[in-house]
Amino acid sequence: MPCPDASRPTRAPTAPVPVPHGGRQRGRGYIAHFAGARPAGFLPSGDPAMRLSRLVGQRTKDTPKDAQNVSHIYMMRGGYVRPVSAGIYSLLPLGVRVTAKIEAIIREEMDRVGGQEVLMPVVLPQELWDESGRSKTVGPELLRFKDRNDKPMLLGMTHEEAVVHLARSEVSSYRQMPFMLYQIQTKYRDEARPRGGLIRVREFTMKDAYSFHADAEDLARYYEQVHEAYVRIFRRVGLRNCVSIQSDSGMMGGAVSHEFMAIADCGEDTVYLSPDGRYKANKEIARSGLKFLHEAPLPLEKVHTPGRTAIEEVAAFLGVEPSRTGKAVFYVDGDGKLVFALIRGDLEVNETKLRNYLKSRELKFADDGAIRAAGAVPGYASPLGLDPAKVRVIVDPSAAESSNLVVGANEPDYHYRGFNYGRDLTAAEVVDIAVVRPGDPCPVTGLPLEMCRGIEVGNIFQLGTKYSLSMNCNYLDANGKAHPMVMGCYGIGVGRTMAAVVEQSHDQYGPVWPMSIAPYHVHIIGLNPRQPGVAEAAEKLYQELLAHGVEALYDDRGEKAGFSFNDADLIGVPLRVIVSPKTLEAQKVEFKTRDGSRHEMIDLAGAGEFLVGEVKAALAGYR
RNA sequence: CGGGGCGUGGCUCAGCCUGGUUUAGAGCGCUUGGUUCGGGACCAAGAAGUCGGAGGUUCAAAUCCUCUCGCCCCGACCA
Repeated sequence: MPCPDASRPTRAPTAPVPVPHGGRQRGRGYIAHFAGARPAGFLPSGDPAMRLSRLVGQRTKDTPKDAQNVSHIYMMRGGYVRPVSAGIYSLLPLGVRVTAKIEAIIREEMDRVGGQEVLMPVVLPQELWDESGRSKTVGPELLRFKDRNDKPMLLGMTHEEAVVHLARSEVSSYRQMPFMLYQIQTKYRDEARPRGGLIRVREFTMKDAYSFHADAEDLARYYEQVHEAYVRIFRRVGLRNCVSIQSDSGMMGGAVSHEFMAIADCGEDTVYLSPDGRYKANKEIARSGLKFLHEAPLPLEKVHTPGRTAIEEVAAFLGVEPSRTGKAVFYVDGDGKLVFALIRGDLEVNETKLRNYLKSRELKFADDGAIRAAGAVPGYASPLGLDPAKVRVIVDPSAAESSNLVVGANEPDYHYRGFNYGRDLTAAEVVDIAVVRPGDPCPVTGLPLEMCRGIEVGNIFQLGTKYSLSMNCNYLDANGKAHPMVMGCYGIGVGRTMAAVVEQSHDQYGPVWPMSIAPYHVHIIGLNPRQPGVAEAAEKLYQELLAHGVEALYDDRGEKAGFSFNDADLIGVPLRVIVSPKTLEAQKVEFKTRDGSRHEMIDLAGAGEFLVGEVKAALAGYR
């Protein structure tokens, strides 16, 4: 078809056939481009593809200064997202297409394990959170406000209360159990510090699911099914390196929980992995299989250590390794009570472990005044001679099971040699509170643990009856007796998942999308479209792909080759076709994969069919 | 919340230390015309900024001072 206006070859040469609204996919419909006059008040839709000349969302050559990590840089530069405020982003058309595909995969897998999609409000009355008690326990990350009638409201950061509100009024019989409800909804958390681009934001889209069971056994069974669904989801969205690890269930309550971690350097979490994959744990709860030195106990002996307070100084002064000493660390818990922690000198206290053991929300280093008040001497504090009424003593196994340690003497400038737990101190709680170090032996396999960083893209919890008890969410059993429903909850961060995929799949030019969530399947570039035949051939291929349901992005701008190629790299569509005078001369088009694995000339005549086949084959790999 | 950094056209930045040759610049992007045309071309002409905001010092403030707001990074917190 001839170009209608030869002086403006970069305009799309043909108008699409307007298609009325209808047949919209669940969730979101796309509005197609316009390349010509359209009837007033009429938005054509139904075209799954796009001409690049019409696409809103400019690529940029410069890296925005606020972008630090790879995913953030490419999502900004590629025209996927734009910042609005700290930790708050708009999604541009490309970003919407990617997240919509991630959501579609999540829906399929949630439906597959019997989930029923619902949609709960973002704005919730505070009274619901008063019922569960969380309006008191959750801090300022919960955004609260009042409506015009002065009624306290809040923005949902998670929806346990809302879903329980739903469940307790809709379901009352054991015959209706179990069931699972899920939604894909905006969440708001007023983070103290949003960071990492799309990794930690204040407003985000999350799939959150809640299952309800008659008993814990049923929950445990179902939990395994959801775990499998999660493994499928993260494989299907194209995360190559995503592990499920044991995690700290923290303040969510409940016993069993897993986090799904996309391994990436910019991740906020530290993960320990056994090389054979048999042990995987978050740093917050990771254990090590360290062996401790047992010897014949030596007598307790006071030694002069003038001015030596730090472990390194004491050890050097006495000519022993730091691992032959005991380190004293004082904390103050949330109730202001003093806690004394004793750990082997070369190890650190894991405050999350300690906090969990103490069931204390807060834990701070004690200042010298508080230490003295308990009868201890800062710098020379000792497990010996502490007043049990004033301080709670926690001993890590590394200190409890090691023989003949050097510890403080509770007297300025003096330490003890030959401290042995069980002989010199008995009345203490022995609990693992140690930070694991990379290379420490795995508690399961004994192999050296590897440490890496992970992005938490999903988590699953066996919640139990925490919310059903407090919010009175019961069912009647066969005998007409009421029981609290036993709950599980399951989250996935959609935007985080998109960012994590980019972190794991990119090169120096831009993202390399997996076919399953790529914004488009095929990127067609018409080079020198003013030359005879090029625009026509590219347009024909474009229409042919559309007719076969392939989502094609058509670069019809007639930009210089390098410019177009760089844009294509930055967008990251997995398959690329180049139509140019050169290729047409040989009745060919050029085919290239974004990952660089393939690059070949294919016949123009069969190009459409070829590409349809390639897309189908690639998609099949993500089913 | 503690520490650090940064706010100058849509984007990246220079100018600030040492106030006045600055009617506030450059590159990218954008508009118009022309030449180019396979890895971010070139020429010419243009549009676009109350220099984050308020107050102060001064004959004179993007520049110095005070306050304030916003954004980014490290930490704390959170998941």
